[in-house]
Amino acid sequence: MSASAYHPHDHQGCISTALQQAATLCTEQGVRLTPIRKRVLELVWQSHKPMGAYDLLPALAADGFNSAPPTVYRALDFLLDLGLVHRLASLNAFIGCSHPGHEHQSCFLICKVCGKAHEMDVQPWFTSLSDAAKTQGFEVETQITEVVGTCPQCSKEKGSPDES
Amino acid sequence: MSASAYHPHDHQGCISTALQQAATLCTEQGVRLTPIRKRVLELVWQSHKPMGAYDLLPALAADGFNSAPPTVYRALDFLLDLGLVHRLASLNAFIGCSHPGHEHQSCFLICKVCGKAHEMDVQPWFTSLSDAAKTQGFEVETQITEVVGTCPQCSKEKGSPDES
DNA sequence: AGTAAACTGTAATATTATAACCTTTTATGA
DNA sequence: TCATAAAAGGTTATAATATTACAGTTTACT
Repeated sequence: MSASAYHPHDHQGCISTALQQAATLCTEQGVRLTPIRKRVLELVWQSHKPMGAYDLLPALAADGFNSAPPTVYRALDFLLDLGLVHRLASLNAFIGCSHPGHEHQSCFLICKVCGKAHEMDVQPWFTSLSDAAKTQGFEVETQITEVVGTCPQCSKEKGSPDES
Repeated sequence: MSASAYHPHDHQGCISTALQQAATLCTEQGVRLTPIRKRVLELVWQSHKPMGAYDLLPALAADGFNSAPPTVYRALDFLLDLGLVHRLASLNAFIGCSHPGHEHQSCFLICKVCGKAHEMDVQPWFTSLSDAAKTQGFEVETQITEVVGTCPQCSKEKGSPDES
């Protein structure tokens, strides 16, 4: 069970877990989770809102790391390759993957009010969509699904009785 | 029945149809399909590959139109609002909508080999995905689905016996 | 014709991402 | 242990995509 972005939870715990999973995965794969990469992963995880690459630069600079676009893009590319983060194409932004370590297609629910994004597991949908594409002769490799709407929290606040 | 991007067809006909549908739609909506907007729509339609905004500028310039980014982005925004074109977030590119005039969520099959994109109707899929999101309390407004893979044509060519 | 709204022109700039080249660090084996 | 190749990081510049701001023009409507 992963924590939902919509409800209060020990997010520090999420981050620790993510970092540990990342370390394990890197060891398995024989690749290096260098300080920059680790810090970028941590920064991405710290926010429930997808982070732009350039949002990460000041934080890296504050930590005394080099802070230029290639630095953060290299780290992000590394993390993307390992499936530790996802890139949201509609936002040009990045977010931690909540269940790394196994192949999956991601689907994100993006709240247009608060900006938070929540990863939803929709493997069956993807399978059926792939099947539909295949009947047209199209071989699916990867799928991008990003859904924009209003998250439960923001729906409540918007529709609450104390407004008007 | 719309023509498939994958098979030879009278694409001039597609373009004419699209322009006529656009004209009708604009009349209905009481908005203006100005020469620039019309030309941008035509240019977008001329390619089965999604076109970047900056790809359109030279063609506009050649036609004697003003050619600066805001010109083409304004036209594209207008066409997007009316649903006459779609924007592919994963490519930062635009493509003509093959069935404008009614609300729909788009799903594009994007061939990584030839770059062509084909709009697929997947309304039932979207409905069930929306329902799934709703069970988590998330109200869906719009959905973006972009699928990357290999189109029928390119699959054939790749797998053809004369290679090797 | 007068007027407001819509549209377009233009210059500047913001945002996102990559290229190219060089230096440093790390892993590996002679 | 030291040579060396591969990987990672530093640095500068620039490419690619998109928007802001403001001025001028055209259009629609009285």
